[in-house]
Amino acid sequence: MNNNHAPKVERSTRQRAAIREAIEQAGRPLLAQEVLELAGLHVPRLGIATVYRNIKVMVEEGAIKQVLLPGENPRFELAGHDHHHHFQCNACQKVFDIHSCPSDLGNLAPKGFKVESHDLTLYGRCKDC
Amino acid sequence: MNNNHAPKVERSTRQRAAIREAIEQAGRPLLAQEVLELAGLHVPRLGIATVYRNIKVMVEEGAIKQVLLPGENPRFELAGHDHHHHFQCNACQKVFDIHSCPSDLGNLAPKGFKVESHDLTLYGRCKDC
DNA sequence: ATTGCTGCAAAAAATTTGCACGAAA
DNA sequence: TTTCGTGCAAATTTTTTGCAGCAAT
Repeated sequence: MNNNHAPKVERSTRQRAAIREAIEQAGRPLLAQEVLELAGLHVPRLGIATVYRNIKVMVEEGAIKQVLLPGENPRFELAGHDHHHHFQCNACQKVFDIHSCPSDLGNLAPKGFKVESHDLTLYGRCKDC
Repeated sequence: MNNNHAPKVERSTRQRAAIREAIEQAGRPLLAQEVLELAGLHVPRLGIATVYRNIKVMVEEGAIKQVLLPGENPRFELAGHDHHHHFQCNACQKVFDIHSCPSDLGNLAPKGFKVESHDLTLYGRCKDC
């Protein structure tokens, strides 16, 4: 018998390219809404559902990474950066990467708790505000 | 003329008491849904809208504090704890307070960025999992 | 010619709000 | 009795899903 389930091949569409480029060129994590606005400049009638569907595929591929900040909707940035954290400006709300990391976090938790990972967000004024 | 706008007085209702007690007795930050379930044990037909409305009032009074973790719905805990952080268990998803804090975070941000505050979440196994 | 991809609208999930009635003061 | 608080349902907001037609292969 032939179990040749053709491995699903991705097609290259204008919307997919525009969405990828928006995220690539932003240089900072973008909200789905921001991706729509930026990619929409190049693809009239681009729908938010298409943005979400493509973002999901790109996350699964490992091309982009979801950036979750406390109380914020998810943002998305290019993967490939190594372990890092984020800074959110209290004035413009934009989020920037921080490429350093405090080290001694494993011993902050009480006895019996095992720390496996961590997540740090800094807040303040970005260099433009 | 008399500008005596009577300062709005809060009434004490069964639902308000039950909601306050649920949060007081939990000992850890609770989701709105968890507050509903716990307080609902003492107040049949308690509605989720009442939970949200009372939570909002209690936050404005300063009685409780909103706890926001990345990618999670808001939780609520008693105020009065001083600056602290949180630990979320990767197994049971529950959130616990961490009463220690790394110090040297002010200099992690790039030049031109001023750090005013921070938010840290640790992940791992809680002592029961 | 297939069949994945898209736009649009409807569905979900979490939270907020409008309204009429019940209850605290 | 006055008016705040509650329950219920409808509205919002963000994200997901169903579906018919378009387009990439």
